[in-house]
Amino acid sequence: MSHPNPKHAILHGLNEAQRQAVSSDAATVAILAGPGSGKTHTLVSRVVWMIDHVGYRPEDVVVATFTVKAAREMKQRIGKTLGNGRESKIILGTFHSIARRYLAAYGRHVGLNQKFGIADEADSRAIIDRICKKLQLSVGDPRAARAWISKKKARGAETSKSADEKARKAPGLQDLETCYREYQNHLEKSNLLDYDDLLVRCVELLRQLPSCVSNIQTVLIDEYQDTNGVQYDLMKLFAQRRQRITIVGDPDQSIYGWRSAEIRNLWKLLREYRATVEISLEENYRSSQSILDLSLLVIQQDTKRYKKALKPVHNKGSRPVLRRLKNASAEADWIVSEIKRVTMMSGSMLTHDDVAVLLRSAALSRHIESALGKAGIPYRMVGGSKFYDRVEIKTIVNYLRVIYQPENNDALARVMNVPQRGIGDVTINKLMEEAETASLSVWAVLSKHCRGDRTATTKIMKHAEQKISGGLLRPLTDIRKRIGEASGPNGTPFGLVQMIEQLLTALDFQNHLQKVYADDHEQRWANVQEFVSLATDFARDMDRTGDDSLPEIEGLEQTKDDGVLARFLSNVSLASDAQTGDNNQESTPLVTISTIHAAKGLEWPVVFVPAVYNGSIPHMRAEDGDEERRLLYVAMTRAQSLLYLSYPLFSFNGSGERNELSPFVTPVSSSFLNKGPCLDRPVMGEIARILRRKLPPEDSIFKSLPAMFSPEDNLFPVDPEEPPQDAAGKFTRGEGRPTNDAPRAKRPRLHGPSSGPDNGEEHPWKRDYATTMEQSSAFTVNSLPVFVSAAAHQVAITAATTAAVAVQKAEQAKRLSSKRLADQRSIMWFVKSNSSSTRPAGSGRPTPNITGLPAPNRPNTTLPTQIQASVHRGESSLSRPAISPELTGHKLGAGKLMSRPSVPDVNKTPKGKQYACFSSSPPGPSAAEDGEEPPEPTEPAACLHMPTVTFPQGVGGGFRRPAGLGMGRIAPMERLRKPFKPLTMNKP
DNA sequence: GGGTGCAGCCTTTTT
DNA sequence: GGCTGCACCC
Repeated sequence: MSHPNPKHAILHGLNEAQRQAVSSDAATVAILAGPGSGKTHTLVSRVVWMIDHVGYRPEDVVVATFTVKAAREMKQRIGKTLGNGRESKIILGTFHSIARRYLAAYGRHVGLNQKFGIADEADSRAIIDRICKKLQLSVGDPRAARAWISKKKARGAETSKSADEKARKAPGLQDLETCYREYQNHLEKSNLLDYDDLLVRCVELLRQLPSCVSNIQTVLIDEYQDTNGVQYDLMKLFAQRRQRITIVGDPDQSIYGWRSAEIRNLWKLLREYRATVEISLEENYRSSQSILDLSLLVIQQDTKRYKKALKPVHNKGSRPVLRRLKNASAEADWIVSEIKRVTMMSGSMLTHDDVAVLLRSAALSRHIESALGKAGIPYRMVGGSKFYDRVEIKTIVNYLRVIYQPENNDALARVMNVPQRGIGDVTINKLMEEAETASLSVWAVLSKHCRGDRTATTKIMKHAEQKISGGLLRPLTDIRKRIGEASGPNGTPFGLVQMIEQLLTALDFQNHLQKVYADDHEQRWANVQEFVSLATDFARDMDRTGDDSLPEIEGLEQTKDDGVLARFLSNVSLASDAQTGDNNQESTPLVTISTIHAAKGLEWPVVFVPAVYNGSIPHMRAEDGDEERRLLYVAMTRAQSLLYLSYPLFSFNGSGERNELSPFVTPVSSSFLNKGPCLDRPVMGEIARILRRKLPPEDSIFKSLPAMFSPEDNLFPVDPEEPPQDAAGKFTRGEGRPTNDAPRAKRPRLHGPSSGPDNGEEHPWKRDYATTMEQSSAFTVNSLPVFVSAAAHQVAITAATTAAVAVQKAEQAKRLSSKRLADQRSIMWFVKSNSSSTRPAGSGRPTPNITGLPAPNRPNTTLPTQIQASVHRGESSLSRPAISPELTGHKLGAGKLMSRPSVPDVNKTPKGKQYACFSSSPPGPSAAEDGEEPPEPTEPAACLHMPTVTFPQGVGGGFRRPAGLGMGRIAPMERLRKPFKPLTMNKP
């Protein structure tokens, strides 16, 4: 077997599995990467490997991501490793932006007007809105109609029958289809593509003109679990010439189902590319063991899930917190108090930059923003309301769109009366209708009318007409003229920024803002200026890197002159948010507030997940409960060392309705602390180790603590339902501050012990620093010496406990470890046997022909043999039945959901016994030594040769023992010596 | 008839 | 905080 030379620079510092993933010469590689396993790092390294080692030209490599942020980070990191600015030649971006580039360059080959614009969600909704109103369609909510249309487009080539059936049952189908037709019609007339069209039309292009991607050597897809049908088709088409694909993904982090993401795409890939090598990255370099344990307990509630291991590399750390607060504003105040406590007690080892508050929905940020504001803690909000969504910015963008595309009626309609020109909605709508019946654009109707060429049937008042003519038509025409002139040979190009500035002057925009937004016009004008500076950056970057151009392909002509305006506009439409990169120069540390969706792929030392109540997560309107659970899992696994969940007991609005704890948390609530951990020296020490930072000396921390500072999380009652006085009476011995002493009284945990662990594995939990406040009374500013000794004492206790537990666990692990081989499965197997149950109602029934497979290949509960031949080589698993239900929750000391394993051992002992955990990675050189022949490729790869290295044990690994308990304890130092640097937080 | 201003509604997640 | 519906004014 070939073993890449580990001395190759790019492989340095990778663990074994990562190294395999990076250097595999298989044509298709599927990397299953749990949270914090170095996914991005691996993908980045593989790209660099492909270019530097294999020798592909950067411009022949496609890297697709899902978010702009991910694309940006990827580019940056590849650039850092690759050097020479070569990364800018890679075709790298979101699916949408890559599609746009191809359409801009070659779209005319599929009959696309080269000057197309992009309709964002608001545009689409407005169009659908109007159509529904005009035709009196009964589609209910226009949003729903939009979603329906989007889903229809996103499905891609292989229409699954069940989806079709479901769609057919949708109420008002007739009307929906009419709406769809009309909508598409309208887009075409306005020369607009919506987000889905970008992908759909690009698929069309690559099918009809395969030569435009004939140069592509290899395609890499990040966050593969989020691909939808069209994106899958796109991926295949990009790779159509040489069939080399690398995907990275984690089914557990699939949180875009609502955007038609198809987990089954994983299965599709493995089926269509038989020689695919699966590699699992299981070591988690991010989070403390406690955080991983709990996260796994949450995700494992999904019994249909493909089970993966998550092996902690770090020490146990302090237990995550589940806090109940009275209401949302108390919750926000508590978060602020914890942020203060954590930063203070760490002696500024942790700053505001290290803290994130992750929300199910952006609307939840209100209380938190105001609490942070009150406390004077600076923050940034990611996701939610975007910069480009601000009215004043939208107005300018719409003006630019009209300049670019006069036929864009929707954009024109929105600016026609801004600043006020005496034209109201009614008139505007009439103009739209008139334009449509006359087959003219609104722009044409207006300009003809003003010139006197054609009188509009819509009545336009005289003063309005003047304003339209002089304040709208003329200035925009002027700007357009200047753009035209500049592209002539003699003129210097009319820059984007000049264009915007001329526009602002012509509109007297600042004055307009002052008039309309009396109280906050300054802020709004500042936003406009920010917009100008963004445009400046954009223009400069475009000059510098000549971004976006696709490689020349012989015999194919590209359309080259999509000017700076076109690119800027598409950038605005496709960017989830403005890149406020430049004004972020190492300035004040900021707390991050973000939606969970927007936080994917990122990490922070301290993470708060507020509002974990039923209705928020899972969200009231969510259709897929499993996806909501995965969302919580994603949120939890962002945390490196401190994780806080919380929820308000009473909802704020209205009559104090009671919130229930999220059902995802309820079963495991007893595993949480019920208030913030004591942040004493040992706890802080562990945090420092996980983060690889240096903890300031104790006395310097203490010196910086303000007077009256409370070192405990005791400002809010642990049980908000009991008035503090009561609590004092019940739980304290008459001291002034009740909550401070509550834990000492060994008060029962929040949810009682009933749901607790059911066997002797319980004690490691108890031994945590937890709520035991032995040293709490001493932990004040005046009694520093006591604190020190208490801390030292704690260290001793902890060390002893840890050692004892480690031995015990290692033994346990040894006893159980032989089972793993028996039950592991390749993901291929998993997806096949489970695809029937991916639909909530469908479990148990035979799958209704997924994607039209020939019958013999249909998923079945017995293992189809050819899968084994192609991907997975564990013979032993062939003869075994599917994972028995008892095994799936193979977790000791877990909640009720799990039960003890009861399957007999298998005679095979894993080779890598030194890894006393139930996982196979890194499999090491023993991989191919199990005596089985490598599988014959059922489909010759278009290149190279069969992979010489696979992961016979690993291959996704079937069910795995949960990471948390029973892990063989590698001594902490040993763990820390593990290669690979943890990911660092991405600062947008 | 049409434009403007105010009160009360709902608010998932993203390209 | 944004959008719709409604009442009031030009």
